[in-house]
Amino acid sequence: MLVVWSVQEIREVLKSRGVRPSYIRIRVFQYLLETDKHPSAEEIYQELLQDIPTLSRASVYNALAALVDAQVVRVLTIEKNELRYDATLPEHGHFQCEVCGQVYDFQFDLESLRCEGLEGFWVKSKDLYFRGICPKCMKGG
Amino acid sequence: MLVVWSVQEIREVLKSRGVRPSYIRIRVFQYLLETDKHPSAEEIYQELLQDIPTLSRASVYNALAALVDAQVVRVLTIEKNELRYDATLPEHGHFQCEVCGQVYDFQFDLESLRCEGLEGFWVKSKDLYFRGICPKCMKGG
DNA sequence: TTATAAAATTGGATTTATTCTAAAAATGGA
DNA sequence: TCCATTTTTAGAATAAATCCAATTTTATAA
Repeated sequence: MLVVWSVQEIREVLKSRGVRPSYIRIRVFQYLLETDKHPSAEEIYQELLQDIPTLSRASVYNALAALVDAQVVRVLTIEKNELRYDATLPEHGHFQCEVCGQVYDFQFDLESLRCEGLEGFWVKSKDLYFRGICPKCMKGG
Repeated sequence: MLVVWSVQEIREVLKSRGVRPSYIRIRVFQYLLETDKHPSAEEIYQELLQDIPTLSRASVYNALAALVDAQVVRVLTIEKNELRYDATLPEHGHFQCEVCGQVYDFQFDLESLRCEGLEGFWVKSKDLYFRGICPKCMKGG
């Protein structure tokens, strides 16, 4: 499911989007591409810190802001108290388990959704957040 | 569009949901029912403070938690940095304008939405968040 | 390769939404 | 009214995110 990207490919994508491919940005983007965990900034920081001992939280926040700005990473506001990040490109919905907190992807057909009351609105992005209990936690952990 | 509720009706609804109808809870619920602003806790606090000079922020948070628990108020995670609250009952989507920040309701038919990848998941709630620019701001404020 | 200007990173302080805590006040039942 | 329970209060504590000035890195040109 998850596609592995080479550093060179990542550099090219960032450059083509007008983002300078700094080391930190590459590592943050790479980590997001290789995980399906929809991590928070803190989780990304803790993960990369093991490899980059001088890393600071501000750098992670800066890198994420640049990636979101370049529209290669999407911000998820599914959590009450912190933001999560997702580099998966095709549009998809997110389900969060209220027991374990994990966020899962699911597919949906946006075209099939009929809406009323948005006449005259410019809709730039659509997020679908479901919540409930995942199969793992239904079986008791 | 917005239905006006009497204090007595609000008391009955809360009691029927197992929430003791304290003064603060009634006032918070009433305010949410009478506005279409999807306010944050701080906005509710500032609004009610004009009428209840001894009000504290913690009381607003406590009341909101009780109302959400009783499922008469819904939490919106549409904003990056703060939670917003909505007492409108029938299921609907939310659109936030990235210019003025206002949150608008819109109708949609959830039944028509085809999803894949949620087999075995217990879906308890569905939130649809759209973002973009509202007609007012498109015309230049 | 070296010099230079611009951009990115760093660490710590700051801000802000939310939660926690312990005391005071209010509530509902006997 | 009295008592036990719940709610409210004010301020302290927490935690995510931002800001800031100094340092380091990067990209480009000499």
